[in-house]
Amino acid sequence: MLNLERLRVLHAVAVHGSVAGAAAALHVTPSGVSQQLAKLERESGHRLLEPHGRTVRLTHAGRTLAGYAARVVAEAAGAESDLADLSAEIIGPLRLGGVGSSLRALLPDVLAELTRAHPRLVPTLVDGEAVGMVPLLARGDLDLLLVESWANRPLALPAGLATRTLAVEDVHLALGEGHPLADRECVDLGDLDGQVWATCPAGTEPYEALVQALRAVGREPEIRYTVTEFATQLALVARDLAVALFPEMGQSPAPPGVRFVPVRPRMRREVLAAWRAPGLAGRRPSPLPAARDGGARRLPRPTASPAVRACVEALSRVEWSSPSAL
Amino acid sequence: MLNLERLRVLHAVAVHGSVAGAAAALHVTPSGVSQQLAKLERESGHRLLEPHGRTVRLTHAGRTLAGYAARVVAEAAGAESDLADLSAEIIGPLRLGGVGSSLRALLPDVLAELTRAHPRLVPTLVDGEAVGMVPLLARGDLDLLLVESWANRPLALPAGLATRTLAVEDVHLALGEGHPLADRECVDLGDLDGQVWATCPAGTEPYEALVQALRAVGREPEIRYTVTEFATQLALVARDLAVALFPEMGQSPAPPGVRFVPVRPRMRREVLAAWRAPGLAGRRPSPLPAARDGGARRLPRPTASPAVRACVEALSRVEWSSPSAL
DNA sequence: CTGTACCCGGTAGCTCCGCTTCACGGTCAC
DNA sequence: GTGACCGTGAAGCGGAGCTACCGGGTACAG
Repeated sequence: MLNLERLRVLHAVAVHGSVAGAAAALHVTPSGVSQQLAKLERESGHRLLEPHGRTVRLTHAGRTLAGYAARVVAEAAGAESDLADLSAEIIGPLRLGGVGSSLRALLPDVLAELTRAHPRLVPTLVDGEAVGMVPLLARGDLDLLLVESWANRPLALPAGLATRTLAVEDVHLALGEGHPLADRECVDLGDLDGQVWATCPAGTEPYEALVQALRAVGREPEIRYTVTEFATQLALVARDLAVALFPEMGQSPAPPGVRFVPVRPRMRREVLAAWRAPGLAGRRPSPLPAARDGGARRLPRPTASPAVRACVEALSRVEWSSPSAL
Repeated sequence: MLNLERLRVLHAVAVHGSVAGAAAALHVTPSGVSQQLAKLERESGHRLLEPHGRTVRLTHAGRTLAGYAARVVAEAAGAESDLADLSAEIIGPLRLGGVGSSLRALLPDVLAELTRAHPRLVPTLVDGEAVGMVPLLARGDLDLLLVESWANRPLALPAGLATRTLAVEDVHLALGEGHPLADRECVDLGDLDGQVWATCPAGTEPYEALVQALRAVGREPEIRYTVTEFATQLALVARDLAVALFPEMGQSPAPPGVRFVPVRPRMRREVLAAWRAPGLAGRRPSPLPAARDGGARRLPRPTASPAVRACVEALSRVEWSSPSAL
């Protein structure tokens, strides 16, 4: 394995054109540089320098290696620059997770705005189901998670996570235009016996919320279609193959032939942002300071990263509050 | 300045997810890894790890830095890979120089072929005049140089350079179609008194070759137009503003209205590839071995790089020998 | 041609860095 | 509860890397 420090020495020689110049730049003696280069030659198995007058020049192998060295040094300089700005600037990786339809309605605009304002921010995104994503967030594999929580079945989050409500919206019943209930102003859930339902896969929040809402009025939904994509569900509804529950964020774009009707009792869905709250981490608030904070010269405990805070702020600013939710 | 070795430690922790795993991968004890990370935290000024159960996870600063570390390690691995293949494969930078029209006729095809066959070869190209480029080659700022040498004025190259002839071609006189000599089968240089000449800038090979060729028959050319681009010279010739000497490589594409006529005495031009010949370097073949070869454990003296040899071979294969030169 | 200044490479010696060993507190699983 | 595992810290040792110095060689001025 190559010694990375020695690559820095080689790069200095390539830049300054001489051992003496490199030594001056690195604040060491020429002898030290020469020794490092000799070792680099031995461990790389190639001559890197050849005498040229009273100075040296790089061989082909030396130039090849110096090219890598230049990139390594540039990476190191970039890292230092990022570290210097890390406390103040919005920088570095931001690992986002999303669940369900909240992704499409909220994230693209916010990510566009964030990356425009903070070019050194590197967001990544994974979507999935709440049951799988929440543990990822708690374990530290995600920085920020967008989840949905249905009012009749509030999402349970483990301790140590902070949340903010990004949107509250009504849930409507989607019907085909030819459906007998399509012209109602409002539909009672109790009137929905015998309907065929489409919803998201079993285990997801919309599925469980649908089942619980109907059981609350003494009905058991006949769920015949479970598909992840709202667009597919709407296509089924448009052909009168099923009815479905839709939060407002999922209603556009809708294909022709679909009607959305409020339901009674009123159903609401929230979209939440969740992240680890450093202050409350751990099962119990341990009375002793954590081990890594013991030493006097230790650095302070990390707080929520500026990147997470900035993203939550940007998401909050979107104000996707349903007009009918007022 | 960040310690590059410590970045490798951080990367190992990021990959293996624990101090113990990183320690095993690096073949050191967990304590050693922990100490290196603590130093990295101190010198970076940020917490990089935080406790998480009985293991650790990276903070935002840690992930940011680990991203750089991953790239640094990847560069180092790439460098090692290139070094391992350097003796056998065509790899690394190839700094080409070109003089005059030889560039356009020969290089593009050869470079396309070379980079297709050897994707890890990184050619660069600079063009200029022989008077400036030859010292660059001798000094080691170029690996390979394409130069032209006119038979009546052979190019003088310093010792230590090897050459290969890539093409030999006749030089013709370019005339406008309406020129009185345009219908001749052959033009005697001695008949060209009083002509207005276009050629390359003073000091270049074509300029000096023109002057010497005419002086050899007792004439002094009236050079009124000196422009670098052959296309511009041809445009002047096409409008009967001047006559010019053109090697065959410079004759296409020619604008309408230009005739090319052989000259007497016959003029020839060669295109040469020149590179440093390691065996003959230095002014005199020094009787003692060079200083850098002294040590017994020293590596062998570098020979011409495979990249240079491959490029010379590819250039030789082009076989741009003039049909009329046979 | 000669003297001088400079550059590179090698050697001896010293300093400091980094690793290992050992020990301890905390966490998780049985 | 208890044992296994993880991460961290202190002490000590070995080696890596630096400096100081010297010698060989080159470029440049006179």
